[in-house]
Amino acid sequence: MARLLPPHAWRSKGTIALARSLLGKHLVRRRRGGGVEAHLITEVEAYQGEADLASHARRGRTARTAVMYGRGGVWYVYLCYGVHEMLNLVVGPPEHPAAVLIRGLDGISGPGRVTRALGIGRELNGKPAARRTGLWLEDRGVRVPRGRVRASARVGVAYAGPVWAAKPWRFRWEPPARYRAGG
DNA sequence: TACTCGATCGGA
DNA sequence: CCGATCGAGTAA
Repeated sequence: MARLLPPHAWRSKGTIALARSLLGKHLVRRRRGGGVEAHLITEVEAYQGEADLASHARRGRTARTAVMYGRGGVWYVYLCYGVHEMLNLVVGPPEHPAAVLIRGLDGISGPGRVTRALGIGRELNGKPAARRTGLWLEDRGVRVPRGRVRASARVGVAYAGPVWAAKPWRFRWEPPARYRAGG
């Protein structure tokens, strides 16, 4: 039983809760040719507000960050280090720039590897998480107990200064064998 | 227009 | 540890 999670499911307030709730959901990709594959989300990071000095929104609204100021439920994809595409889900109400970086899937560790493995690029930037865009989210009934989620500091954000770099907004979850591919 | 610096990764 | 590789953001 797979329940589609439409864009409006990501428009409530509470960036951290929304980020945590992405763990255990499935990121579903339709490939050219029509094949569909679903990947269990195992690691995310939350970025919230202009005050968060680790967030791209720290410099306010710009051409790149405009998508973060829109409604939740759309993809924010950008190029990092001139090499890797990073996939984020914009969350929250309009005018509140918040996003959740998809850092890891079952069997795929690292945000650059996630996009490479699924064939995701900036053409998806600003597009909604919906079937018609070829990249969407589903709840397939996987339960993630709070106690099984490890929170730690976000990766690669030393530039944000000690206070913001230390925020425990990276969330990891090790899926039990029964939920894993082939398990 | 001229810089600087990345929400990373793979190979020395 | 280091280089790749390029666009956003800033200063001028």
